[in-house]
Amino acid sequence: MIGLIDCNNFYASCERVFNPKLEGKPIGILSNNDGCIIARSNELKPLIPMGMPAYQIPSKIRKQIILLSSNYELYGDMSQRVFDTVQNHTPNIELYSIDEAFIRLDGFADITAHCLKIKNVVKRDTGIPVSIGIAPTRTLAKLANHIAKKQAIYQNVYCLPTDEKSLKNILETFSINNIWGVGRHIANKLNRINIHTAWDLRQANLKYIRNNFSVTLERTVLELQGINCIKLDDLSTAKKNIMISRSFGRLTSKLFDLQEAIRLHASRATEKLRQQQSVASAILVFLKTNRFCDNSSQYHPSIVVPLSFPTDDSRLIISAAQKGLLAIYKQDFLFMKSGVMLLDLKIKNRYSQLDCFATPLANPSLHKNDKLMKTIDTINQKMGKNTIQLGGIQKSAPWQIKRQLLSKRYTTDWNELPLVK
DNA sequence: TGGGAAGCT
DNA sequence: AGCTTCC
Repeated sequence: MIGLIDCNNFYASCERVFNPKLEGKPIGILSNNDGCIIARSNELKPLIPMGMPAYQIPSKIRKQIILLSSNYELYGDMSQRVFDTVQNHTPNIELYSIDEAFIRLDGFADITAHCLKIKNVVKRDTGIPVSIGIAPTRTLAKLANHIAKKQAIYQNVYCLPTDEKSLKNILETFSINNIWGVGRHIANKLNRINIHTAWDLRQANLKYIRNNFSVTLERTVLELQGINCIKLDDLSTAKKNIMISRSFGRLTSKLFDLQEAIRLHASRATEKLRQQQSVASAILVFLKTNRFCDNSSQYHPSIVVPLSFPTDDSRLIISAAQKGLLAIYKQDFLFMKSGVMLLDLKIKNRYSQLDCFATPLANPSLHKNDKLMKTIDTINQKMGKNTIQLGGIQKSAPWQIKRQLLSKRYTTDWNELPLVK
């Protein structure tokens, strides 16, 4: 059996661990730039829909609720604590997202009892409430988790029945909108051919689904039937591309602002590249104007700049990015967002083995570059982001993201530890 | 008026 | 390259 463990209202719960006054209150977490609602406590859910832009919140409601900027340093660290704790009780764990993981539950006599114990230990040791859904496949475990969360009698741990009749009763009341892998568009299309519930979809004709939808949805149907066919990448599998992009806290048309932003994005992307021990063959640079502004002219350029050989050297990648920026920049637009994407990533060592034109016994200057990059990474890891930067000095710029409602980094910064009085 | 990644067509 | 999905 497979369990899906999911943290309840994760971001809101993290904030509550260190600020108990938030307990029982309607709280919401905002996206970057304090833009829109990306997480809600249970108390907020009836008041505000997911994804609502902050400026659209009626002022009457705004007064009764607490909004916070997203604090990813805190959430990332809490996530690690939660899943370290889980791992102590079920070693076989697949991390899926910042607040979810699948666990293998074979070999436990009473699976539900074991999961109740995990739930309690995680709450005791980290302060985070979790729900666990149990079923034969990942898709069904997600479904079971949904029930565990929604129906109070299960106390957040629910094991899906396996006998056909009970299963039918459950799936017949479960809307396809809540099935993992079925989004809004697919759900509408399915409704049109009279498939409304998880049971309907489970009975659907596989060939028909594959021909009229996709192999992905076909897999979902199989998983609903109890046949495992969705595998997850484990954490060690390298990404195929790496993107960094941010909206500006304030629109800008200045080349200098864009150069600084692109430099930081390219730096950060290349750090991630080195972390997964890959090299990039090309970099894409893009700009966007404000797409919500009807009366200003729109311009969404992008360009791919090939690198003369696959590399993970920040200096080469930053300068290629700047070259790309100059090629697409036009001064008479107000830009809203910029970003870079590293493309066609390859495993670093494999590349050097295959490169028959490389100087034998490694070019000493290449080796020196590696050491330089490693040194920069180590210092930045120890002393904090951007302690060493390449070719930039701006500490804070007007275009940087807005985070006016940020809580402290209680667990990752010596200067922001919680005080006990 | 978010950001990052993947797979399919 | 564009669309859809996930969180």
